[in-house]
Amino acid sequence: MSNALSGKGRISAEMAERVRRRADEVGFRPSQAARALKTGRSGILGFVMPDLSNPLFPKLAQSVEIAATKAGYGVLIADSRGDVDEQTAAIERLRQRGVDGIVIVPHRGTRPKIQSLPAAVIHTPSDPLNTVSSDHAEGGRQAAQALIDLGHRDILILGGDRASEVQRDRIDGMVGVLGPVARHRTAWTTDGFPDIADLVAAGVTGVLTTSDLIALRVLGDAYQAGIKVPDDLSIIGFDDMPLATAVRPTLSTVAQDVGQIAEKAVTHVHSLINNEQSNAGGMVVPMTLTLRASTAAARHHQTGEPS
Amino acid sequence: MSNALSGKGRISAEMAERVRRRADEVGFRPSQAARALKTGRSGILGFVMPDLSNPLFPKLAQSVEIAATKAGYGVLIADSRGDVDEQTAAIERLRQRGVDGIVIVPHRGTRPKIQSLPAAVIHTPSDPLNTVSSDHAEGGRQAAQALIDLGHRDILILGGDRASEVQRDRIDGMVGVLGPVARHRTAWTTDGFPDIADLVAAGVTGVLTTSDLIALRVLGDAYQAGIKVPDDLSIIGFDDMPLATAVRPTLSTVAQDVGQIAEKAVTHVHSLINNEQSNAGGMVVPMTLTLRASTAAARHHQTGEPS
DNA sequence: TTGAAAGCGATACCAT
DNA sequence: ATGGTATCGCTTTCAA
Repeated sequence: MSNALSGKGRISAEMAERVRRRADEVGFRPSQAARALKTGRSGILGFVMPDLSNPLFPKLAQSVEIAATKAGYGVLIADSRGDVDEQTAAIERLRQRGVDGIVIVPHRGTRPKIQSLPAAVIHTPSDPLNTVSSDHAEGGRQAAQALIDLGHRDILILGGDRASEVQRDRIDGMVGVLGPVARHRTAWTTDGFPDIADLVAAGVTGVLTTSDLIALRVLGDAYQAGIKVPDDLSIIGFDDMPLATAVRPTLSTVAQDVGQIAEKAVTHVHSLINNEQSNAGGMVVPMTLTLRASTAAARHHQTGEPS
Repeated sequence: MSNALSGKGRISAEMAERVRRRADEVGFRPSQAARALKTGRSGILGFVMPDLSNPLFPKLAQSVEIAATKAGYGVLIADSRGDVDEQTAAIERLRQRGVDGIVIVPHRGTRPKIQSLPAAVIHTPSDPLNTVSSDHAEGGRQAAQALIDLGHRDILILGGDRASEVQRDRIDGMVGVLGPVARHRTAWTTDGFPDIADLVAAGVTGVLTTSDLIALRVLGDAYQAGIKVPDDLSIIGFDDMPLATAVRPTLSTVAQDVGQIAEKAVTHVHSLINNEQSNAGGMVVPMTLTLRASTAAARHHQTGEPS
């Protein structure tokens, strides 16, 4: 039988070679469909995410695809377009298509029902369902500590969406560091953008955002108000989106190691599929702060007490 | 005979209903694998693109997924990561996985071998293999005409990659409009970024780029050189990336109708799969110019002759 | 070690 | 209109 050419089974080297050559001659293409039917494995993983057009996800999707390909899987994408019902529907569609497992980035504030499908959840350590994710709180701490080290003592924290657990964790990390040593306030862009000029006039010298897109907006507002970055105001973003190095000044940012996250997620699902021990219960991947031109030492360095 | 519930075949309404109810009871899930084996159709489309992390593609991938889902297909992604060999390999992997057809955005300067697989090529009208795409030259014309209408007569065209046919077509469109009526020069960022301050000093009042990312960079350079946008310099980008509305001033840009492109591409592949007449031989989708805050009337409006 | 044959679960055709 | 059954192409088990 020609399947012995697939490596396993007991077969003579000679026979194997003969079969292999003949297969090449005829241009033999094993049918995935038939294999899937017989083995009950499609060799396909689903990747569910809230919104591919959000600049955060493409790199992750790309990494998942790379990791999956390396592990011998194909990747079926399912974009839930920010809609929770669509997320449920997407998972169901993937199941119907017979995926062997899924990698999912849950819609903010959501606990998707996976129902006995091997799955890896990429979210945030504070989510009990989390399989693997960046240490968002630690990332927030790094960003905050960087501003502290540069002498900033009056800082604006700017989040994009209160409902996002990832963003809340980042901000919790920031607040944890700033709390004892610096004045700080938190605002959410869903409540409207705060007036940067006013804040700077009131003494703010640093802005921590939960996204490069928000940081870019702050940069622009500062520019229009005649505030110099980084001289008068330091800004740090998150996720190292492509725009971070395209904008002037280049943006300091805290990046996720999406490659590692994707790798671990795929490995985990793969283990689940094969009923192996999943050594992975809430793996945490460190984030990396990259200081670029949008941050500098605070102009009026306060060496004294926190206010 | 449960398949008669799938709609076709001759069956009594009563029987159909009975089967349907029983199917629900048992929680019947048709096996895609078995169906695929029998019908020779996987119900899956492949989507091959050069680089998902390029901000241009996510929206397109998203649109393709939406269009495919609507047409009853799943989408298997294959990112060729800017590598031509990887592109070939990716297509081959998709074929092995038994996709019914593919939608492909070819790597710049490449004519991928599809080999008897139903396919839609999304590229540019100047590519003879093109199935559907934006009218990039017309987009370039729109951008150029907008600056002309605003009184600009000395314009810098800034491309990102000479090897990209899409970018060349956009620039050809720009040059076609500017040629007779304005002074203009073309530069490529692969040769290094031109010094915006020098150019403005030399009389340039407008910059046309082939990408929002490049436009963002120009905006930043101008800012650092103390050049006011749009007062001293107008800038227009391409593709309406998320950053376009996040930056200040917001970026004027020429957008693709990715939804329509994806829709047509999927429809075309679907027709090919069913051996229907493909009415689509080089469909062209118009682009849309959106004027935002990065463009304004030229300060020194030259009403005279082109130079 | 090799050959033969039984199924995986749908679909479609053919008798009834 | 309905029930029965051969078949898609591969994997796996069993016999030789």
